[in-house]
Amino acid sequence: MHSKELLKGTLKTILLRLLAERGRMYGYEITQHVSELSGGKIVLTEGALYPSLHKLEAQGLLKTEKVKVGRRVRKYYSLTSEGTKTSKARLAEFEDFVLTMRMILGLKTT
Amino acid sequence: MHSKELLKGTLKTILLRLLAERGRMYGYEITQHVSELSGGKIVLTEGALYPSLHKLEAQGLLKTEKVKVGRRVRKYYSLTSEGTKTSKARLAEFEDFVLTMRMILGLKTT
DNA sequence: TATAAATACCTAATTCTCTTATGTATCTTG
DNA sequence: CAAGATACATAAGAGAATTAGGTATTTATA
Repeated sequence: MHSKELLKGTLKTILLRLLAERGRMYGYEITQHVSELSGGKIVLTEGALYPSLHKLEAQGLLKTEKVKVGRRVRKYYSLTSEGTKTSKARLAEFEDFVLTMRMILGLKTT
Repeated sequence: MHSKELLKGTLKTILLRLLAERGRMYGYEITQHVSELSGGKIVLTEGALYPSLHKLEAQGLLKTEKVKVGRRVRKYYSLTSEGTKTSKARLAEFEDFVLTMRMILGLKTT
């Protein structure tokens, strides 16, 4: 088991960045993709994921598109132009955060 | 302003690591030191710091020592042997967390 | 072919961590 | 001597995640 504590606050950064890279994704797809990329280390829970997606949409950072697949409806999310900006900003913040943490923890910056 | 969101969950890692490096420290000293090391980017609030220190102590990871300075009493914190173990584990977790995040965010691992 | 597992969405109650707001008291400096 | 720094502490509230629950369709399997 790895620190789930450290993951707190990273969700929006992850969502914005994934959508920046992959164009459009739907909720379930995101959970699967993150699980694969992290080798099962990060498993997004739906109780965190969906409210977070909804919030980003409400903030105008994401837009949605419903696609019928058989009788089921998938909800695809993609970045708005504002979302693209925020995605970049969040990524930069993450980099800065890591550098600052390494400084405090006394680790090499390399 | 930088993402305070990302800092969530990092406090205990910071505390354990600082004490591992510096032997013993008291609360106020920790806030000052973190502020300096981070160039003011991370400012620990007392409302987070003290409860966290108390909790780590209650968990047996820290031990305390009261030192009179003039008429005031400083409370120095240092690691127990259990705390030393946990400190190392937390540091490793942080490194792992960063690697995993870089993977998900599609960043170079270098 | 029934049923379990996977796909796909969602929300509510609770928990955890931190922020904000106070409170107390001593020491130093202008 | 007052303001700011030093030094501790807790309580109320906010914010983000976990846990737990719900609905429904599709696919795999026993």
